[in-house]
Formats: sequence, structure tokens, C-alpha cells
Amino acid sequence: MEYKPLYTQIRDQLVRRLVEGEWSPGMLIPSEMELARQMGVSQGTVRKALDVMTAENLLIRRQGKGTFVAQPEDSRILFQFFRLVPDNGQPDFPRSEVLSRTSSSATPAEADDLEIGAGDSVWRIERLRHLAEERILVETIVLPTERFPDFPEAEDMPNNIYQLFSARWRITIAQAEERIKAVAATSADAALLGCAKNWPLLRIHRVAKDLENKPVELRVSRCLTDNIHYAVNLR
Amino acid sequence: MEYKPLYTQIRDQLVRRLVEGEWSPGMLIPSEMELARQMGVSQGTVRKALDVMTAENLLIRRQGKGTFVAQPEDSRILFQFFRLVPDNGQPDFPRSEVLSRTSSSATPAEADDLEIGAGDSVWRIERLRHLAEERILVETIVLPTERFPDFPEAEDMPNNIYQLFSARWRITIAQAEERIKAVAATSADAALLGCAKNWPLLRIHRVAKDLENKPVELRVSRCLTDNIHYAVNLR
DNA sequence: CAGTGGTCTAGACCACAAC
DNA sequence: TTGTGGTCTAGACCACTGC
Repeated sequence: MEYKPLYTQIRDQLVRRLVEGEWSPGMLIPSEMELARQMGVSQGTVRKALDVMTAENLLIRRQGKGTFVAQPEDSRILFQFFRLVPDNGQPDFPRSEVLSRTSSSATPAEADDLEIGAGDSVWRIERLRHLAEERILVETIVLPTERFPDFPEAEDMPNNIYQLFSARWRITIAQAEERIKAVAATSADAALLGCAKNWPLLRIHRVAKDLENKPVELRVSRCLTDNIHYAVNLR
Repeated sequence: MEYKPLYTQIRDQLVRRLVEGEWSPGMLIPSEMELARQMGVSQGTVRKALDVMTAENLLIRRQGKGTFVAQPEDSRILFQFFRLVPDNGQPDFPRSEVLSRTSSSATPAEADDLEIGAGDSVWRIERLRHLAEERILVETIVLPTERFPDFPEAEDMPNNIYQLFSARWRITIAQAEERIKAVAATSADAALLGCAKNWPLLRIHRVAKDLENKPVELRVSRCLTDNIHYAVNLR
């Protein structure tokens, strides 16, 4: 019972040090040898823990240079959470236009997704996103007020909102679960996206989680997929 | 240039032995020690190769028992290529009803996806699939005749068509790429699915590839997502 | 009990980057 | 040249399985 290999214990200790802010995104962490000395295990065990964390996209290792904390700007993980690509052409990152930011209370469904109490205070952000001058999606982002104090005063929201989470609240998005459906455009969405009412849209319901696997963000996107698609690789 | 670590060379040799049918799905392969002796490397190098193949879902390892070739029926990989789950309730495997099987020639787009010549002969299968008595999707499967001789004489198609590929033509589906869009139901699809014309459907365009990464199957599914969704986990 | 994979260690050498 | 991660080896012990 409860048996955990040494390397996963080492991994958990290292994640703990990340969560507590000992190392920030982009920083060089100590070498394998140094960590092995600090933690009293062999270099091979540290290596296995680091390999696991690299597979989890938490670290980036460079031969000859060292091991670095991954950051949302790293090209390797830029598209980790953005799977919409043009049917013809290269993947590109969309620019965003904030339509509104309001404070309200969580619906029961939202509270369930975010694992907070029904009626708890949340921020609600509406964004319209463009890819190469085309409107491609409108999305609603719901954030628990408790995890994101002072949100309205935040500087202008960057394209990649997870950069802001990281820089301002030290929150790293490590994982997300998406549920995808096809839905008919509402009048409101149709007006924003410039399509006909009832036009088929891809609805992406995302719950994003932090390093400790606790839900941090709920996001529902409605996408026009006339010239783009959602790409998935099954292995 | 062209440098490949020893363990990837070992992995490639083992995949070769799989492709050539030395070991069949479900079979026990030799132990790490035995393979190390056969191939003239250390047990650790074999282990790394086996770990890679396990991560690729090609092998299943059981402590105390040995290493086995993965088979399409293994519960772990049953849902590897089927991501549609009910909004409420447990994942389940759909039953299938074949609507038609015909022989025709590949359109240019199909030929491109399958990496065959335009106009090459293909089989075309239409299926309607049900989940818990509900019609959930209609799909068109396109297979190159060259890879699947005698297809029409094949015994009744099982629910899981990849079992048939494996058992009858020794073809293992190792990977698939899916492109997802929202589309409006055509009259034909609406009639088959029992929904209104122009009702929003999830369109899944899949190219499935074998162990050597060559395209084997093209499949386009149109799904009713009123009570189910397509689940994705981003890490 | 013997045999398997799983973990852990220790040390060697290689490839790469920075100085 | 020095230090890093990447690969490879060899051997020890543990946990699980089946006899």
C-alpha cells in the first residue's frame, strides 16, 4: 500500500519547490549532480524524476546548458493548449480582443467544474479572437476571484493569458481537459462572429488545471471552423 | 550526422520483428535479459527501448509476468482511438451497422491523405454507429485495395475494425491524426441520424497509420453531439 | 521457489555549449 | 578546458507472479 518509487517522491519534491516559487519560469535549476547531492539520492534517480517532469512539459533540458523551468512563451509549448490550425497553412497564434470583464457569481455547473462553491465570486471575461484578420472564435473565461485577486486592475490582457497567470499570480497551467461538441450559433455569437444564426460552431469546453491538478480556469469557446480545424494526434 | 542512440536502433529492430510477424498481438516476447543477449547490448538499453515502445502503446509490460504485444482488445487501448463519451455516464463502445461496402477509385483528396495515386482502387464502407440504442454517428471508411485484398469476402465486420485489420492483414494501427470541424447535416446524414437537416454535427476526419507510419485508413465521421462529446486531454 | 519486470545505484564515455 | 545533459553499462535489490 501507498508505495511510491523514490523517483516519484523526488519529482513531487521538485514540483513543490516550483509551486513555492523557488524557481521561476525560464530559470536554470541546479544540475543533476547538485540536486542528487542536495536530496541524497543518486544522479540516475534525479534524472528519472527530471525526465518525468520534462514529459509533463514542466521542464526543458538542453544538452551542455542545463535544465530550465518551462515558460508559456516557449515555442514548444505555445501550441500545447491551442489546437486550432488553418486547413491550409502553418499554425499561427490568434490575437485577442477583450469584449467585457465583469464580476459575478458562479452558476452551479461552473462551480462544479472549478471545484468551488455554487454562488462563489468569479470573474467573467468575453473575448473575440482573430487569426490572420479572420474572426475565428468568441470565448467566455471564468476565473475564481479567490485565486485571482485584483484581476480587473491587471494590465492589458496579453494574447496568451497563461503568461499573465504565471507572471502575476505564479499560477502554472499544467494540464487541461477539453470537451468538444458541435452547436448552432446563437444570435449573439452569430453577430460577434459575422456568421448566420444557427451556423454550426465548434464548442470547446475547457477546464485548465495547475501543477497540483486543481482547476483554475473554465473556458467555453465557440469557433467558426469553415477554414480552420481542431487537430488531435492519437497515439 | 545521422546519429541515432543505440536504444532507438534496438527499438527499430524490435518494431521490425513485430511488422514481420515474428510476434503476434497478445504474445509474450522474450525477457529483457534474453533480448539483451540476442542483440548484444546491456539489459538497460533493451529496457529503454521497451519503455519507448510501451509509451507508444505497442507493448504491455507486467511485473512478474513479462512483456506482451499489445492487441486492439486490450482495455487500456480500446478507447485510444475512440474519444466520444456520454456527457453523463461511463465511456462505452458503440455497436456498428454496415450500410454499404463498395469498390471505387480514390478522389484526389483521398489519394493525398492515403498517399496513393489519384484514381487508385479503394474500398468504401458506410457505417451507422449506436451508443446505448441512440444513433450517434455515420461514417465513411476508405481503404486502399492494395493493402486490403479480398476485403469484400471478409467475415462480418466486427465493432472494432482495427481488430480485423490486425487479425486478417497483420496491420497494426499505431497512430491516427484527426481534424475536427463543426458542419451542418446534409439531407442524407440527417435521414440516417434522425435529426433535422442542417443540424450541427461534429465532423471527424481521421487518417490512421501503421507501425511504419504509413497511412492505412481514411475515415470521415459525422456525429450527433447532443448527448455526447469528444474528450481531449492536453498535457 | 525461480523468473519476471521495476527501481536504484555507480561509473564510464559522448555530444554540446560556453568561456 | 570545464561543466552540462545524453547514453550505455553492470550489478544489486525489490515486488509481483506462478509453480
